[in-house]
Amino acid sequence: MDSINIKKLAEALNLSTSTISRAFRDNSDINGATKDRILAKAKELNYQPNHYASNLREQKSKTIAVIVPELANNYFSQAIHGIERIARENGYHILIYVTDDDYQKEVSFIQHLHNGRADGIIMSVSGEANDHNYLHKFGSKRLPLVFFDRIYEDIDTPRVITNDYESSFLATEHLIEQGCRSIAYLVVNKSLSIGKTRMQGYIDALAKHRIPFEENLIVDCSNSYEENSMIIKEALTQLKPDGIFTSVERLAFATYYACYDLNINIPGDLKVISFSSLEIAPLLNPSLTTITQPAIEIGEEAAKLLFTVLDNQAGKNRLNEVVLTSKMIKRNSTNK
Amino acid sequence: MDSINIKKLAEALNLSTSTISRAFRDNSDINGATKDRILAKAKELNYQPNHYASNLREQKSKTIAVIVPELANNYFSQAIHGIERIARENGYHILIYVTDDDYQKEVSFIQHLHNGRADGIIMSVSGEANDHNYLHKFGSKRLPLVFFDRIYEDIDTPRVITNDYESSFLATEHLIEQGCRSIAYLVVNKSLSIGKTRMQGYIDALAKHRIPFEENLIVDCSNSYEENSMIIKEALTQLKPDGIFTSVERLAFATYYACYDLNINIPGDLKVISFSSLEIAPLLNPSLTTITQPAIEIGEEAAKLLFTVLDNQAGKNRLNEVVLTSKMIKRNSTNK
DNA sequence: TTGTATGCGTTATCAA
DNA sequence: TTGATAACGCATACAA
Repeated sequence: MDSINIKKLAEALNLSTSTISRAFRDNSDINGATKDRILAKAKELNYQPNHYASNLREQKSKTIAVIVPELANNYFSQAIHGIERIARENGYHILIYVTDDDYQKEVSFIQHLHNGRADGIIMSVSGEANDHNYLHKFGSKRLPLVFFDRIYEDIDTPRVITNDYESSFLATEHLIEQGCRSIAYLVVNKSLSIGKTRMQGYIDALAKHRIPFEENLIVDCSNSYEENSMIIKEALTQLKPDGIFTSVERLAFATYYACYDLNINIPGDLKVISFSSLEIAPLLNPSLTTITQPAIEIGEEAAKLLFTVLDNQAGKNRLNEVVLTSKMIKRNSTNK
Repeated sequence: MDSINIKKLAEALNLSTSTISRAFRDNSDINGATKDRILAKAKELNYQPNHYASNLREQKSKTIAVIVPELANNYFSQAIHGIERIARENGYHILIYVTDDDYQKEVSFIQHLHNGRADGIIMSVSGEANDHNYLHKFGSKRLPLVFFDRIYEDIDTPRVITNDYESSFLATEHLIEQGCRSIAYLVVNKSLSIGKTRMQGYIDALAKHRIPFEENLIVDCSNSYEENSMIIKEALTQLKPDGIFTSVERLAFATYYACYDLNINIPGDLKVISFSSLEIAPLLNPSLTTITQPAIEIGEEAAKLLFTVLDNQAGKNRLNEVVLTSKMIKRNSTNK
């Protein structure tokens, strides 16, 4: 236990605790010399104001919680990196929670966070989009919340998203231009808003080019690697698509593995494009054409958005939605 | 701010705050019926004990801090995932700090953490291994600390490492067996313990096979992508090695990019092996031979180690070092 | 500019 | 089994 506290420091300096306290707050009136003396002694004795006592007193924690579905994913790692940077610049710390796409964990995390541990939450929601009324039940006491990327549409809270519809449209169109006529769309959870938006871009691009939409080309995948491998292999052999558009990175990987196994040549037999923030997409075999979201920037914007809410509890005129632009980078996996 | 507190709950139930408190602690004597009544009402009113008040009172935070050099790295993402899992199982939360391999940030994080914010620290040290006596100055008040992977050898604290010496030896030997005679070793920071250990395995493997060690085949890289690209290209053109062993994942990527640019064929002209936890190493062009560390397990073990220290402040008989085994997975980048 | 006194929300001690 | 009370370390209103 850190046994040095404000009282001991006060005794050591023959000052009152209030004066010591003032030396550590920026706003208070205090003699410059005394302040220097205090800070010097504090450094010598290795004193720092106890975080929990301050928080209890001030009713805020200078901490924000970040909830993500997974960590071993370039997109979320980068986003967290962006959040961390902005948070640190603002003197905030970040708590990390991983739901593993488990809805129950998400609910549990959010509930526990309402005990003062965090001042705000930045979240990308779990893949299992069931009933999320649990967010409503906090009412006005709900912690400031910012969604990024994967959101619940019916929850009114600031959000950072990307132009998914346009991106999907362009991605699908790109496949069509490269000669694909039977394009499968791989998705993890159709009902999740992000899945729906992305799917709509796909559907509309097909329509524009007068390619009939076929329900069974929408391939619903899971969170299990083994299951996906099976599902994709079956789709490849049964449906024999000539193009695949995957809504998340790991489905592209699974597709690659499946093609290796089935001896399907990419891009000769099958062209592949995917949403992905993988920095080494150019190193894949073949290099992967991607829709790349500005992951770090998304994290940064989400953090900034949260801070504007925190700074302005009145909640007036707040910006409610930031839309960033993804970039399509054409590589060999969609070569003619 | 959450306006429901223990006092209000007590009033609502016509009980004292102590009784309420007891309902939330496992050990205390309390009538089963009252406890149920309290918990029910608490749920109804959405009451949770305030975390900061509890912490202040109990002098612990149920929080551990994790300090890593980078996040956008499969190894650290996976390790954090492991830590998070164990922490959560133990009712702990984790704070994340990223040093970006900046020594100053590392020092600053550690210092600030000694204000009660965390009960313990799990850290993989920054690449800039300068003076780290700063860890000594806390003396007996130093927070429980566990190193993983990248450690300071002169700091006496529990650690989780992998059998780096053996792995490097085997990796080098593998290159030799595949016909390499001029093997470059790419390292980020020679002086860092992990760099030295890994380098020694390389050196000894060369010696065993009577291949003269050449100082200039040790290529010291930096943390900047651009710099590394230059350094590696120069090494490839000047030294013309027929094998490259990289001590960290991103140097392997940089090598791939350099070879693409310079039209060097892997594995024809140059064989490449790397420490890496990249799950999609099989998808690279060519698939990358790796020494794969059990990243998630390392994180889990580090967390467990920290908890044994936390549970046993006496510090007796504590296990001080856990050594896990990496696995070499041969792929096409080292094919004959 | 500095000091005194109080309370933030909780839990442990002690008494009932 | 329950209640009253003090204390955790700090920051603020108010007094000096």
